[in-house]
Amino acid sequence: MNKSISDLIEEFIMSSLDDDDFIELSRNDLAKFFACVPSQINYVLNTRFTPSRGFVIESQRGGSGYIKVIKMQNNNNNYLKNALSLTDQPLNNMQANQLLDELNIRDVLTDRESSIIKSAINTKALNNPINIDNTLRSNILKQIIIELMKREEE
Amino acid sequence: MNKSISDLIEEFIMSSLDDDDFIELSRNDLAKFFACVPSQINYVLNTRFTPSRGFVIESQRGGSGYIKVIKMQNNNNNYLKNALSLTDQPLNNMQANQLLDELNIRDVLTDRESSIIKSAINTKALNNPINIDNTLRSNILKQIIIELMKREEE
DNA sequence: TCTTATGAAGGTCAAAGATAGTCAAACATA
DNA sequence: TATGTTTGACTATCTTTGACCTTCATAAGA
Repeated sequence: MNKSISDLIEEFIMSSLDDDDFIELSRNDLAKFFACVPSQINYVLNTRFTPSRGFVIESQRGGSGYIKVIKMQNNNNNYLKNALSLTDQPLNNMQANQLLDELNIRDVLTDRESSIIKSAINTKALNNPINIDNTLRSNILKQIIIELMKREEE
Repeated sequence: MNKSISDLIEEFIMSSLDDDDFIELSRNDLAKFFACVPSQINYVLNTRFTPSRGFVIESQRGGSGYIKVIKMQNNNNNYLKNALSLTDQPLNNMQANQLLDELNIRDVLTDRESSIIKSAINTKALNNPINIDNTLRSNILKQIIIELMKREEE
């Protein structure tokens, strides 16, 4: 598969996070390193290092500014709670998939379960007027998560 | 017999799949190779590489986009085949639940999986104008069943 | 010491570019 | 004529780029 620059930047940041819970980076330096414009770094952060994937971004502007990418440390049963709160907002397909990947990685969902749910909330399945699409996706996810929480209680 | 361009494209993709379970291709490149318009690739995929023939298509648009043609691993399961054909019609909540119970009884779905899917296609989740509701439910179910057929049985 | 100016970050947003998807009309063939 | 194929205009989605905006540390000046 042909990787885009954004994919490469994502991989770079991801692997920097292998050993640590956070990294600090300089937007300009990273952009220089990948020979792209600085705002592309923001694009990658906004599309790939999202709350639904378990990341938080902190940053500071001005002299000695920085960007900090932080991996959230949830203890196990908070993953569902966190996911539930994310369904209060409309989620696009990518965000929803990220959320499900995260639940899978955290062993809240099996591979099969996360794939099943991804199929259910895919753009292809929810073939509706665009403006209600993302809301519908969140609705469906919310019901699923509530069901999962119910089952965990037992 | 005189082969059409579509037949040739079909053969090309088919033989690429001889050794692998999936291939990734670029619509534009393939169209250039066969000197046809890009949308003819879609025509071939839609008419020849369908779920009922044992294939799934995944794709991504935009920069470094792709089309992935995947051979299903589990498309001979009669319960899944039957379920798939039922999704050609709109299904109300009760009909869908029956279908899922049946798949559960036949060990195609675990308890948890069938509960998850029931939550996803519940009236509460699909909070839409009633007339499109049942169609939406079938659509979602169809995508899920295709996903199940795609995957190796566990 | 306090205030202000300056330069060095990072942020936002919309346009342009790169793919793929849809659909219906035109065409071809059985 | 009915069915399957080819074409292209229009649409949708994801990525890349750049102009313009905001914030902050610190050096310069009062």
